[in-house]
Amino acid sequence: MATTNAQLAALFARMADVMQIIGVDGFRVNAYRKVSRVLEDLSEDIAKIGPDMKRLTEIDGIGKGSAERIIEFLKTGRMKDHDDLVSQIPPGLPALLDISGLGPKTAALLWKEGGIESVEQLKEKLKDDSLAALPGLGEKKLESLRKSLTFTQSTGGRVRIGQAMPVARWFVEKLRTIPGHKVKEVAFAGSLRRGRETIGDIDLLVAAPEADGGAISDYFVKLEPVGQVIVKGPTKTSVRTKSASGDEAEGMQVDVRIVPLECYGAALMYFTGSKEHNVSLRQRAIDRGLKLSEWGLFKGEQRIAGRTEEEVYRALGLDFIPPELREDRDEIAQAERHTLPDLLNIEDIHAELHAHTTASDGRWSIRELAEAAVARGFHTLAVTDHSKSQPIANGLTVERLEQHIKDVHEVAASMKGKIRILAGSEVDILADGTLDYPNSVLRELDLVVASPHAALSQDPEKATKRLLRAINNPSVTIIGHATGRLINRREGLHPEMKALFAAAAERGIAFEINANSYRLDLRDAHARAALEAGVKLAINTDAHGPPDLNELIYGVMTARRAGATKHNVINCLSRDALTKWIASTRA
DNA sequence: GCCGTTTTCGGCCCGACTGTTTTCAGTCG
Ligand SMILES: Nc1nc2c(ncn2[C@H]2C[C@H](O)[C@@H](COP(=O)(O)OP(=O)(O)OP(=O)(O)O)O2)c(=O)[nH]1
Ligand SMILES: [Mg+2]
Ligand SMILES: [Mg+2]
Ligand SMILES: [Zn+2]
Repeated sequence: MATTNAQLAALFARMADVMQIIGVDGFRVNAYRKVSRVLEDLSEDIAKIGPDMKRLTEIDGIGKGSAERIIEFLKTGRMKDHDDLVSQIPPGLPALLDISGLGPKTAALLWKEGGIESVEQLKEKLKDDSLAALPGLGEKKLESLRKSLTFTQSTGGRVRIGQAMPVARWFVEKLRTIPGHKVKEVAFAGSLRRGRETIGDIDLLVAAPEADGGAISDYFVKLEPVGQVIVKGPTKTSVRTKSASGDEAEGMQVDVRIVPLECYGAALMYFTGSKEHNVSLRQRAIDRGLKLSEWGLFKGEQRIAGRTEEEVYRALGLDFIPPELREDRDEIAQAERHTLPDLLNIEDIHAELHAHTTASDGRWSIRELAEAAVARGFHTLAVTDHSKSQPIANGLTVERLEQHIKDVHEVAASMKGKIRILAGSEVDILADGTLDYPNSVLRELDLVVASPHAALSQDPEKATKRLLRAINNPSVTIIGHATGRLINRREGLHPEMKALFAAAAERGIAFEINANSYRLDLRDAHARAALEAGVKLAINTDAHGPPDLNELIYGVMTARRAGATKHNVINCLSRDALTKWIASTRA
């Protein structure tokens, strides 16, 4: 079940597509796209906001017109302007826009001049060169469309950041060590650097002498994982990776930009984005009689900044803006007023408060887990295996839990001085909001992380009640992966987050950002709303085995996207402060 | 269509690569 926000976002996006094909003014199209984007990013359920013109138009990018359309949809379940627009073109036509290199102009041409109304019909017509007769279409263009079509089916959407990051790191390493060329810097940029939960493509930036650009592109497209070359030039090359069978990250696009070191900062800003952040910065430059591009910040012909990002931001009268905040929300105004939050760093994390062992479905012993936490430099580890209603996860019965607590204490005693180990539990929040152990048992635990695992397609009202009940359980200290979503796999619950955060703030308990890249739950927008409500965050890896602690970075990036400082995150507390804080949650 | 510490009307980012273009349009980042 898609949320109202998602449905509305899809309607506005579709209207934008149709308008582009029929040739509506691009700025209007952009306005529709922006509405679609803000609806998608909104942390609050638009249905909950309701048909409230004032509140809707307070949302940046939504004006009177869009608000009216949203209200119409909320009231009637339909949107006339959308239906009218869509009826103007064949239903199969917008799908042509998913073909790489085929935009609105070509779609309109193929339809009006070529009689093509769907991807299927396009494929059929591409079997010979008859379309080359159309104005602006030649044989090379047809050939490139044929090539695009071969991967348009196989590559759908966005991949988890945890899938994209290792691929990006591999390419970065390869480019850093090109034999015989003077590569000065290599970095990943784009949504990956901004820490988004899903990644559309991998964007890589290389700093090297201008003369080396061509050779670096040559080298790049010959790398083993590179399949199709989409475009290739001396400063910009795009490829698609081979479809390694069974690999989820198959067929990813990788974009490389190559610029001289003098432009590296400006290019990194450009390539990190977001697009909307870039546009705002460029507009700001114009307002100051300057010009900003990936080649630098210019006053007339003269480059006045470009070597580093700091330099460019400073020349624009701004503090450095961390990549995770570059989404054109309010970060530019904050950078101007010097009020950007001092975001936490991964080094600020000193505790893991949600991890599993072989006692339930983990793949390592208590001791192995503890040693890994020590290696991370943590002062505290909470062992939190599953509770009894999770038989698939080998959840612990009360009897097994009693023994497990003893086992944890034993390891804890033997590792005293190296790390403090808490005997906790990840207690299932049952469908009705009760917890999977009685309170008498919960009280014996050092830490209770309560999280939902089943009944994840409950309707929003039920989900809200369920989680509220868990929040108000006096034994609970952290609500873990609150929605239970799995990225690209399962939507999870859609509770009214605002109500949950208000209750959690009242109780003084924390909401987890589960750092596992399948979960990232709370997601960035929810974590931001939690902070606004005054709720503390926990960042936990939910580690089940050795590699899992490495996903911590994704949780940290998500928290940074929410604007979190180390004072907002309980894993950043000192050992003693954490002890006190946990005690304060258990009245 | 949206928006306003110079504006309620008139702007709305800027550049690389490709193909069919004899001077630039389309698409994409
Ligand atoms: N100035 C400007 N920069 C753009 C534009 N489109 C993209 N960029 C910049 C900002 C983007 O973050 C960066 C990389 O483009 P991508 O299409 O890969 O977007 P991004 O990585 O942000 O998201 P993704 O996860 O790949 O969909 O290039 C644009 O129209 N104008
Ligand atoms: Mg990208
Ligand atoms: Mg890209
Ligand atoms: Zn867990």
